[in-house]
Amino acid sequence: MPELPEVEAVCQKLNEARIIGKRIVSVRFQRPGIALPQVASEIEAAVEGRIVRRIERRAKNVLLYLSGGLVLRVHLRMTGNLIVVPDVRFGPANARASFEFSGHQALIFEDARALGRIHLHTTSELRRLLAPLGPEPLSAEFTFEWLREAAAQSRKPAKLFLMDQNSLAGLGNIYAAEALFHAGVNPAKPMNRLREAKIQRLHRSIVRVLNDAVQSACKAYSGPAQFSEAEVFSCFVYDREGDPCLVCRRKVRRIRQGGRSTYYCPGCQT
DNA sequence: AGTCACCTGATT
DNA sequence: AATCAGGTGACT
Repeated sequence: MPELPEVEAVCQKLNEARIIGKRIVSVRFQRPGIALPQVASEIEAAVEGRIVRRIERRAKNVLLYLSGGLVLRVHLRMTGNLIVVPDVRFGPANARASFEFSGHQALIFEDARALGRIHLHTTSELRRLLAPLGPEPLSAEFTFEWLREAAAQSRKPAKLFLMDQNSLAGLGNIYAAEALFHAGVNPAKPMNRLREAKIQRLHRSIVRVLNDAVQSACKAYSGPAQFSEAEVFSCFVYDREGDPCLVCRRKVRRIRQGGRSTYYCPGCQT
């Protein structure tokens, strides 16, 4: 379930798996199509023998920096995941690509729907590719002042603005809807018609929702679940069509925006 | 701005 | 059988 918080949790999990400094001895794309428009066999050949230097997230991309100035860019799309397994021969059924270290340990890209993508770039290509992305909402760059300026220049409906990776990077359908709910912003409202006070609330809601969700996602991913239900991120509007708003009891509505479902409370979001 | 295509699995 | 799904890119 990969929006920014889940991708962040995957990256943290990989960093805890201590694969930094290891050499990738063998690469296999069980599903070559996930490299398109690149050629899977060429990625296999180019990556073999390289060392994993660094793992980072940018927007919803997982970036694996390798020795020799190359970077694997993994996009999980809807159902992708990256895991480290002790033995590549016992990987999951959904394995779409495997990066094997010495001793059979491996980094596995698993993806039920196979919509995810893995590409290989030079660092300069990567810079060019990521350049259009908006700021990271959990970085110092994302200030109220920045959001006020960006909002003034966009007539997009608020929900579509939040989901546009080139406006702000990392929000998806769930957390965009949740942030709008907590800010009391109607998802259809054009950004440039929001009052300053709403932009202030929206800015704070985005940061709070994402921070909470990162916390939950990291806990959910880490080991046997010894966390309480209360710690798990729970949605106020997403996937709650027809149910009473947890604040005002009016029925949560579902509308369609940009081909996707948007959930919101008509009482709280004006 | 909207629609479709990419895939598979879960749900109605 | 039909519809839905947390994403994105390529169309119109």
